[in-house]
Amino acid sequence: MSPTIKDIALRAGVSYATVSRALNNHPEVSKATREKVLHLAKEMGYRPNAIARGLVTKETRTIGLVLPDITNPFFPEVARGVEEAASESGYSVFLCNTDWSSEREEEHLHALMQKQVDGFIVAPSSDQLTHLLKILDAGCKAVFISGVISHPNSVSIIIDNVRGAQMAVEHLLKKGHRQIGFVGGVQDVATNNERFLGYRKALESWGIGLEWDCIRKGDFRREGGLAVTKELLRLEERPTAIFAANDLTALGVLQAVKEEGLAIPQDVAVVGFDDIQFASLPEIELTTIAQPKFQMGRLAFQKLLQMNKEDGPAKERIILRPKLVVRKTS
Amino acid sequence: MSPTIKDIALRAGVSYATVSRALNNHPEVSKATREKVLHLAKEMGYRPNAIARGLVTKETRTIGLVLPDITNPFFPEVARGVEEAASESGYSVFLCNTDWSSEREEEHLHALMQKQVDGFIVAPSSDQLTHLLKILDAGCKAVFISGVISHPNSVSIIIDNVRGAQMAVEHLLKKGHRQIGFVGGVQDVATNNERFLGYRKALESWGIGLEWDCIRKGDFRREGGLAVTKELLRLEERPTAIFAANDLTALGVLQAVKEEGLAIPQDVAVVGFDDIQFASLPEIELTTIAQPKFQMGRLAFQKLLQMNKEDGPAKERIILRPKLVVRKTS
DNA sequence: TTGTAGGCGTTATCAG
DNA sequence: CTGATAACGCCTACAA
Repeated sequence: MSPTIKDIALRAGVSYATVSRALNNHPEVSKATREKVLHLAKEMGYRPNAIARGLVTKETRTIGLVLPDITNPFFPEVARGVEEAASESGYSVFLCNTDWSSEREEEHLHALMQKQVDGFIVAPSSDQLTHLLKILDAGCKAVFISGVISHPNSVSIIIDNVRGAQMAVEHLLKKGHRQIGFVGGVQDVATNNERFLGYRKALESWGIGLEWDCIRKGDFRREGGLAVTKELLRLEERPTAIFAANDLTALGVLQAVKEEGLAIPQDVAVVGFDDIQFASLPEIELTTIAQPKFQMGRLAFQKLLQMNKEDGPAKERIILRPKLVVRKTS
Repeated sequence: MSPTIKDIALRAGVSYATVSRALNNHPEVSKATREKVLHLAKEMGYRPNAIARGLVTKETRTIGLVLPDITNPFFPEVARGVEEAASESGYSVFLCNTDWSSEREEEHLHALMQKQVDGFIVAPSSDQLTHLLKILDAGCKAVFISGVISHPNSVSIIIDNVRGAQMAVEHLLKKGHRQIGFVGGVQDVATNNERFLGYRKALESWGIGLEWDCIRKGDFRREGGLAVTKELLRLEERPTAIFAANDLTALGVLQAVKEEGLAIPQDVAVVGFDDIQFASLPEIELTTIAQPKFQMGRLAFQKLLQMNKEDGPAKERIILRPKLVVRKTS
């Protein structure tokens, strides 16, 4: 379809090598021929075949972004960040959804390896990390967003989930709440575990015992938050405040509270985690813990690139500071 | 890193060709050697190099998804659909954001062509279609989501925007509104133009003249809707209802109305377009026009695949039916 | 400054 | 059923 180097060489009356050199701006090529070649290339509509190039250079300028669910508003923002940074550097990014399944995660990783991506950015879908370690051992580079893996071929970019959750719950404690529920996300996911830990620590440091009745697991989606909260609210001693493992869940919580005819924040206060775009809607005004999603995406790509260039192990672990955003639900 | 066919051939004591055949399940290869090869391949951890394969087969099992902004909740759902369908068929998808810029769209298309994608799914960022036609003429296959292009190498999947907008506005008319404002999206985008056309038609068919003062353009985002609506509401004869070109814009409209101290829907009714996930939140309950986003994504991929297989031109144009979802803002 | 030739890892076309 | 061998389009020593 598009002409090849061979075609150009023929028309220009020079060798393959010369054309290739001219095209790649090598210094050892005379002005005259370079211009002739470049001109001809444009005229003939030459488009280098990145596949062929990749085969020889072993660099595809392609990375894989694998995350649980692009439909969760947290992820589009980080995706945006990595995509933007990537395309600025001439990289393209494969998008893969795992639907929180570690099997699908592994399948995607596998497929991407075959496609010879230059690296991975992954938001782990579970605590099942063996397959991730395997690809790192195989020499692949990766940066992990939320989810720590210690391996010289990887860097982790995480928000301090424990600290964030602690801030959230302490905020509620300071408001006078003593009966605070926890509506979690998908089980066995680091994000969820850490946020639970923060919740726990906050309560403990205030000398308040855990009430297991008040602790439930959802699915990181609205539906889960809704269903689980209904149960919580029908307890004998219902919580006066709820900390949700993420904003989507918190939206479900809000809905449940309203559907039970209770007022927010008077009857029950709620705080979420993530600060997704919609948390700030005047109709919602969700109190939450913010993390710099877009920047995390950009940073992730930069780190990946950096690992590939100077292949000394980059700083292994970057911990971002969470920020409490107080709005109207608490 | 990973062994190659050559390596396996050496260890198995057979030729490249035989190994390749065994690996690809060709019939002409004896049970014995097939098993030997397969076993060895597994043992040695063989991973086919898709890049090399692509070079010879001219099929990368890779497609490009280029859309304006993954951060707009309309798009993650369609992205999800295409990604899911794609991975079921062993395809990977490149994600590209154009930020509504036709130049960036062109750049991305260019880059993806070099990467030899098997096809494109694009949600056009403007009415600037020449570069799209160019790639089609160059032999690329593409399916367009919202945005019609007539070309044998493409199929368009669109919702009937005109009809949808008409439904929205007629709904408002039936509710008794006569002063209906339009808050648009990015200019020169088919989606926006068509929705405006529907607005116009509805009014005309009810014998109501257009008031240009009531017609404003936004940016398909909340911010735009907010700013523009503030102006609208300060008009001498402010509209009693507003049709927004998409839901994100509608959210901005809602906010503006509230900030001006007016009640919804009593003082001003509003209806949007898209039915994004958040339109159904109890706090929002936005009346809107729904489109089957996820299914559009899946369908888009299926059509693309189909065009590639049987390369007779597929049905060129698929028009989906919009659906009015009445909630509490009208 | 330019040309020759070999190789990147696969698949595919021939003969045997 | 199996083996050479030639592509695919590009890059890069090495030699001239």
